[in-house]
Amino acid sequence: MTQSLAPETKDCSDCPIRHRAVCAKCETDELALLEDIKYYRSFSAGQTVMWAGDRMEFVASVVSGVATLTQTMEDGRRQMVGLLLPSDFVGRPQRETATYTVTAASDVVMCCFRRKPFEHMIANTPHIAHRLLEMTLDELDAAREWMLVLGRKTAREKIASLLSIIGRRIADLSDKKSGQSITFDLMLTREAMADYLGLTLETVSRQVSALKKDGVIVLEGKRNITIPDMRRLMEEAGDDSDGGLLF
Amino acid sequence: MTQSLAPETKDCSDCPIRHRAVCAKCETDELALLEDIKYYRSFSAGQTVMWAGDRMEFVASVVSGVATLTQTMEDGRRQMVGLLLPSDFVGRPQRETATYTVTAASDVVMCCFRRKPFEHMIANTPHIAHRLLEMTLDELDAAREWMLVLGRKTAREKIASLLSIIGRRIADLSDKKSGQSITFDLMLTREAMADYLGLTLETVSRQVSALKKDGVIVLEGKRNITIPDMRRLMEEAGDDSDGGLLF
DNA sequence: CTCCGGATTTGATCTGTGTCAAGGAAAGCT
DNA sequence: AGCTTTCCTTGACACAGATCAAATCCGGAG
Repeated sequence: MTQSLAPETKDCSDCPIRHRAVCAKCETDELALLEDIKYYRSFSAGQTVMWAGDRMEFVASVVSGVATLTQTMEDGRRQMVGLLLPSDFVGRPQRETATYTVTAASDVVMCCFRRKPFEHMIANTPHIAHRLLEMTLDELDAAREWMLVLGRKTAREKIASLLSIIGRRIADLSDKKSGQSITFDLMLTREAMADYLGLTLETVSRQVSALKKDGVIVLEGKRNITIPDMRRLMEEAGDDSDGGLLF
Repeated sequence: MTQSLAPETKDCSDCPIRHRAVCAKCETDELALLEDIKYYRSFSAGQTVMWAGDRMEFVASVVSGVATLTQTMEDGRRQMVGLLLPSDFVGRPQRETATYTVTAASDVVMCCFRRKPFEHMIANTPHIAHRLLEMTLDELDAAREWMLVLGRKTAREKIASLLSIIGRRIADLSDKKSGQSITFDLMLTREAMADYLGLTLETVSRQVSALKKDGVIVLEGKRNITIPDMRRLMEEAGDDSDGGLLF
């Protein structure tokens, strides 16, 4: 998952999507092309980046902050269907209108690419298409993992799963070794967590308290979380503890 | 969604994956390449096509029948994460081992492609990569739609959603107009439906009976379902009734 | 420093779905 | 035809999580 995409690749070291996104193998001329069609936008916490049904003028890559993808039913029931951390990609090439509402959960900076030229670039640059395919397949796997969480896990397991997933992403980004304790600021309200997990905010609050009481997590204030033992958390989440060893 | 991929494209009219899959724009030499690396396999209902963790020797396309993708927790809780109907694609290029267990829900015929040469073909044939990207994005949307079902809908709405999704696929395949009543054989056991919906088989049974009593569906035997009014069913599913009209 | 409003916690109660249990119906086999 | 097996239905009851309600916490504005 953490590939050998040396972030220090010279040609595109300033490109915000270098980690996982389209310009993994940037060459100079492609970078120039990217530079031509890209621009940055900032959003403050709580702001809506794009409404479901809006005409989509750009696709983008998250540079910093956390954004969410949500779907809403007529009567207001909401389900988060994606959590976008730095380096994640937003938007679907070839599609005119947005399918989901994109919201900034914290202050967010995005690197936007005008959609039309971006589509053109995909069509003409095979390795970008491949990279995008790879990323989409990763997202599909994540969505499917989430289906198990939503369909079959208890409230406590759901919370543990969410914290474990975010914890691992953070640990990856900051090169933590497994075994070390991990501390991070959770940039989601209890309500956002509930929307992600298919729970109510009250249940989220109760289960977070329970995990804290049982020493699975340590809370400093409301949002700053320390995971003393990742293995323990993953057991609580109901994940295989044997880190992927298969017979 | 139903694209203008004339199924009668001469060059690949006998290719089982012509509808949505990689050879949408087959040219003669590519077809030859496909012919070289593909073969057919049949599976009988209930048979496991591939276990999670198995080495993946092929990717494939469903020719006929219904297959399922499932994930299982250590204690046996199961969640279906994909329902594969004819023309759907199975397997992830570039990945050595299968992530999910693939099971034949009914008798199934698959068109298999040896993985290595298939990967090679993707690398060398841009439009195949694009087609695969398109298909993967469709699957991602389907998975996200399913997250809303799993996270926020009631048991009754879940059943209605499943029937509506299958009904629409069937209607598409057989060129039914909307407004007509649709009849089809549901090729899933109550248990498989439960695994898909994050319910127990008893709850599925009860809610199917309830929908039948209320005239939303008509049952002939256990499996043969008629949907007299698709609009009504979609209301029951909690979907927007205005077929996607956005201001 | 104090006040205010959103975020969070906690409590009491209700309810939809799970669990356990017992039959029933259809399909295949001898 | 009778038996077995698998799938499905229905009932009674339990419980996890939702709902309703009320404090409490905390950061920012004044």
